[in-house]
Amino acid sequence: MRLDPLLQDMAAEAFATCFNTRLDADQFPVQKTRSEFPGERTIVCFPLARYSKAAPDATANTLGKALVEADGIVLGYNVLKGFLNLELDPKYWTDWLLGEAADTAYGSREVGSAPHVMVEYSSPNTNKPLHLGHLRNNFLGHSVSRILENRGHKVTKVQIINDRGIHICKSMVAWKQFGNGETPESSGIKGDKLVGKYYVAFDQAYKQEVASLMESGMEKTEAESQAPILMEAQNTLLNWERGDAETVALWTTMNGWVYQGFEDTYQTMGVEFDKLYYESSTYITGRERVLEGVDRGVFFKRDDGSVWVDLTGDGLDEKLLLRKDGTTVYMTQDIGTALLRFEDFPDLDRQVYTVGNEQEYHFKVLFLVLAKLGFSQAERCHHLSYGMVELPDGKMKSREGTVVDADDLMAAMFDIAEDIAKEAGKLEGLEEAQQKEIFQRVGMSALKYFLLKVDPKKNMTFDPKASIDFYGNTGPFILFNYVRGRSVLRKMEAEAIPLPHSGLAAPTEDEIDLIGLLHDMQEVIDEAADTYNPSLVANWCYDLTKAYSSYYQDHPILNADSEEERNLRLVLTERFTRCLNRGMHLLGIELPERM
RNA sequence: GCCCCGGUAGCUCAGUCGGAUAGAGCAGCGGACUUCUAAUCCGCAGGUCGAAGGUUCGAAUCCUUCCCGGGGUGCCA
Repeated sequence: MRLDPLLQDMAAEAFATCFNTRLDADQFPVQKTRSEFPGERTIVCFPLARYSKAAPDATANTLGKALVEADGIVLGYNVLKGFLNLELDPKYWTDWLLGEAADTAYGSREVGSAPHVMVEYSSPNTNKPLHLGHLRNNFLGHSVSRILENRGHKVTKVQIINDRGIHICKSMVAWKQFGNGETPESSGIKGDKLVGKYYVAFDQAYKQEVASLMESGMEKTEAESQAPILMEAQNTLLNWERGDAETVALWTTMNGWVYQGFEDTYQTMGVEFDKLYYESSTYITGRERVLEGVDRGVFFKRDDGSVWVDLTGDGLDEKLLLRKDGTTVYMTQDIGTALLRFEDFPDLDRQVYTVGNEQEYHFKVLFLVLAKLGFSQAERCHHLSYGMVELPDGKMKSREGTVVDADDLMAAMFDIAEDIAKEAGKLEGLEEAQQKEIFQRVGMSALKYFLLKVDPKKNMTFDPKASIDFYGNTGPFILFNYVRGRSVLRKMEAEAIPLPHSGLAAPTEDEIDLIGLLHDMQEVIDEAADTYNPSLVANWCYDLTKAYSSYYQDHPILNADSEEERNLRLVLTERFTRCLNRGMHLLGIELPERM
């Protein structure tokens, strides 16, 4: 039994004996004791006073005495006002270290012991390279996937590729007009960057055409719709929808360039997908299912032919599902995609969508629609909503060239890691490939931790000038202390010292703090799974690391004064590195052995 | 207009299912490397928790109103 429920049970028992009143165990508020008082757990006795019919501090004293006499894990107590601080038997902590914490599976559950969940993330448009906002999305989605998997869920990671529509046609038209057959191979430009370049080229040409049309006397709105290059793009879209061979061929080619470019970026980011869905195929399913829904009376058709869903009974509005010309909207496509996924994976219990918070309304509607179509999974579906990554002076704007490119940023992080490592000079003697691997892990840890430590729902600020730090509350700080711990354990093995299984010294106050943090891991990662919130894991990793760092600084481990102390410190170090490894893995961060 | 989210130290963020004197990092100042990795540690300084009311033994946390910022709001995605 975990500590807090155990103490609650003991308290309920003792309270019944002392005051002749039996309360439920969860009526005893247990919290961590503030560090300035002796003890590890505190029972807040103010709310108990009305049942004990005694003052809070008197109640606390009576209860504390009874808990000590109960001959359990409580050795002593102290009372301040209504706060009953319990001083636990140090043996409780060493037993825990050698018990639950010794299990290498501590903190995880068997995969498949919880239902199958699908997590969608990334899902970028195919007209622009990935930027900082996508990094937050990908890291979040990937981390949540791992957190759910750790919780025992079977997890399928997917993304929807928005490969259809006017945006890719614009790039196609511009490439045909200005590209001279340029390819990623011929130019050495990454595929997504190349297509993005023509998307920009389209926009520039379009603006010029609009301007010259207006100079020759045309109204602005007319010029904007009559510009030849835009009409060409619209024509391309029509050709694509008709299945015109040449258009489809170019579309396939250019989308292929983009995907290859994205794939390279995903590889660097360390994220992956189990299955891809393509909007170009799911929107048709969506239209079919919406029309079926009309037949079943779930949706209704207006006189003009448009199809709607009535959500006024759910406190929302009426929402358009098909335009009057029969074409699909975003919602139609998402309905189709969702239904396809439930068909592809009949055991799927829910879907989690990692999408920015500007689409909260959209997902509220989507889940209601799925419920109306008879999918009971809908009530467990979750929109993993996250805030924007903003620059100090506001949003990233592609027109103003303030977009922070994902590839550039990652490369910059690797460079910084390399500079710092070379200055420290601790990697000399390692092969170049090994060094490079370390630079990448350290740089990536800085970036991932920076983006994941903030509560997903909050907007966050990224200052390109201040850059991302490698000191203080950062990924590299956590890695550094992991490396220090591992270094000790390597030396332990080199000296043929076995990892102790008994004979631990009684832990001191700072050691109990450290054990307490290790003990917290279970609750933290459970809550992170329940709330789809990696920032809880990130902050726990930091708290744990900070405690270890401070401890490491002034406690010799292998050269401890006594064998019992050395045993305890070695076990602590082993548990620290292993638990930290689990936490960081859940964030998608890989730990180096040296740095 | 209505709905959702945020507002905590100069800056970036924790803490928010009510509990003790609100915590970290960065930036500033002062210390600590003959030792298992100093990308570290220790100390100092820094706060009307957006504002005002209310509930409570107790409010950054719950309720009401207001202010500021962001987002959304039937044929963009």
